[in-house]
Amino acid sequence: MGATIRDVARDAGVSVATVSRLINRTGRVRDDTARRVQAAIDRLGFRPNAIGRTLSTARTRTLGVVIPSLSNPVFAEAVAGITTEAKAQGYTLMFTSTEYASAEEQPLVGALLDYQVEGLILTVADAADSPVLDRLDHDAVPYVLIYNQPTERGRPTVTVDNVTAGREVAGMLVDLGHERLAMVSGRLAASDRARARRDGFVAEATARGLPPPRVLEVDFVDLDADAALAPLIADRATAPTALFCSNDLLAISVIGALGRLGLGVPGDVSVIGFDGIAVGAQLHPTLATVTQPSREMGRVATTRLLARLAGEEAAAATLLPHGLRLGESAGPAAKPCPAAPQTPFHHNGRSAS
Amino acid sequence: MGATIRDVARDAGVSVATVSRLINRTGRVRDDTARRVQAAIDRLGFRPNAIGRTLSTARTRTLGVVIPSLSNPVFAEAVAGITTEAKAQGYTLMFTSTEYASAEEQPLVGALLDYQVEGLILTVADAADSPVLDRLDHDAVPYVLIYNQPTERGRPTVTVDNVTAGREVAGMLVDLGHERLAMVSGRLAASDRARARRDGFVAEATARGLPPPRVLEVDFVDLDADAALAPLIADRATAPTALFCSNDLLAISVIGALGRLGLGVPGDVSVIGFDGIAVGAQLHPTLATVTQPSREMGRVATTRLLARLAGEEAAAATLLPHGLRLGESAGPAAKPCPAAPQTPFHHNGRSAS
DNA sequence: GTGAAAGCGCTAACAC
DNA sequence: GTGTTAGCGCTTTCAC
Repeated sequence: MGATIRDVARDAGVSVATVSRLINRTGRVRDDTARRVQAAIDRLGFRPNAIGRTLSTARTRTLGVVIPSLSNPVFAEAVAGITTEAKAQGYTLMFTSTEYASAEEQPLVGALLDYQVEGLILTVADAADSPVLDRLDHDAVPYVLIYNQPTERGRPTVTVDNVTAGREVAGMLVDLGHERLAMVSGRLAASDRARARRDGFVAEATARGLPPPRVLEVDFVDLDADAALAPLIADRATAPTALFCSNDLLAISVIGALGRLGLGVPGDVSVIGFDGIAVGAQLHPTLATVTQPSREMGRVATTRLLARLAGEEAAAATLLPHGLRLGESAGPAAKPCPAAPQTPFHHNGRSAS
Repeated sequence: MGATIRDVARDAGVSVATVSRLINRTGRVRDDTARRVQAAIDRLGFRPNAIGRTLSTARTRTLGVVIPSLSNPVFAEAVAGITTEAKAQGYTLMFTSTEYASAEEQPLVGALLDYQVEGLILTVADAADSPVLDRLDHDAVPYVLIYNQPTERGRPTVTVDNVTAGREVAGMLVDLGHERLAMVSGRLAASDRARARRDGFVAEATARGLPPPRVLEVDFVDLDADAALAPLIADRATAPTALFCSNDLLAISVIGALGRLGLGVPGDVSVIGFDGIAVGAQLHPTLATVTQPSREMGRVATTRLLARLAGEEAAAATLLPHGLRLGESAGPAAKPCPAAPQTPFHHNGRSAS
């Protein structure tokens, strides 16, 4: 299809080395030679073949990205941030997704490595117990995680403080007068961050003197929310009055299911999600949620990875600030204290971690 | 980092040709030789370098993807479909986005071509007038568009029938008793599909005897919907009773703005979007919209591109069926005929195109 | 069935 | 300043 560096050299009557020097600005080229070469380049529409270049430089200037799914806006937004930053730094992305099948992580990463990506940005099921990360560590392949929990082994990750955020959610709900809390989560085995959110949530609830909240684990992909929730709320007298969902997409499904099951939100039950996807603010009731700076997380992860490639050392975990967005889907508990309306609740959600 | 084919050959005491034959299943290798080579491969953890392979085969098995933005779920969903299908066919994706800057299309595509992607899937601002597509055509680079309008030059695209869909929206609103229609669209110059939707909408409205609907063009990125809409609805007596928005994200913004401006949806004004992003069904009121099979569009585009790479010819445009989802955000016109409530409206939206 | 060697497009010594 | 040449990791004739 395209012309090669040899074609250009021939056309300009110089050697390939001169052409190479010109296009890479490595080494001096006389002015009139440069003009002749440039003319040949333009005439032939020559663009250097990045593959050929890679083979001799051993540098691809590509990054690999592996996330669970682009259908979840929280990941799409992070990838948007990665894209922006990578582009700005002259890197190109190779992208793929596991569709929440953690067994896919290994082969997909392998495929990207075959293409010699210089580093990877990924979200895995469980950063602390991950064959694919073991292999990356072993092979000294640079990578940065996003969303994943910090690990004892100090794996590099860019995320928010999920435990503290979970605690804040529980605290907020207790402050609103709720006494029967529960959590609805995707498969905990497939999400270290969901576990962290639960841990914080349960810890704070019990610290506030409540019994340990029930945790309902559901299959996030192809979820029948109605069927999953029915048992939880069967007995209205003991049903939770507040539900913490491990992510916004799940929270939205839950609110829909509750409606179909005859429960109003937040009238009968408060619901709060996690992620802060943009659309949550447009729902009615607006979705109460813990916000993560997803786009920024993608940007920062890219910056960190590139710094790493440049030889810089960096801390294991970069914790970005989360926020608590008190949407209409979470409100005061109705039953317990009808005579004591809460004062307007203010919480900026800035954790101190 | 990794072992090369030469390392394997040396370790197994054979030539690189034999190793190559084994890993590619091209040519026969004696059983015991194969075992020895396989053992060496396993011992060294050898994985063929795709870059080296590319250089000699002139095939990368990579596809390039360029879309406006991953922040818009309609594109994220399409890319999810592309990812799935490409993966299934053994192709890897190189991804980038323009963030709605059409001037970026050319350089970004150029960067992907430098990496020798075998073909491209993209959404451009205007398929009929596109420097980047001119160049791809000229260089005979295989590509398939998604979302873009079919062109006279027969550029390959996978989309829905935007004109017919636009007509159906107008027809539906007229059937609901609306007489003052308007459209709110992103920059028409930056979206051939928005123009098509408008054309159908305006044509049908006038065909039904209405004056040509006003078309309000807004800046989709960083939009101040309140300010943009205020003039349109300043005079309640002449303000439109139904608003067709060129995409769902815009429709959601518009509904929010209308609320802040004191207009209820659909009580005071009906709003209908375009795209069918998943979250629309969760809004309150649920979003009336024209649905596109985005994920499927991504899948089909990938299939078509791969067929093209395999040498198959194909029709220029693949039109996938759209649907009309009559959400709560669009309802009967309140004012004109208070005495003639519409019968429940049924419309399956399957166009006959 | 196996090996030797050329070559894919480029960069980087190394000469001149 | 410029040219020659040896690779980078792989596939693929062509011999044997």
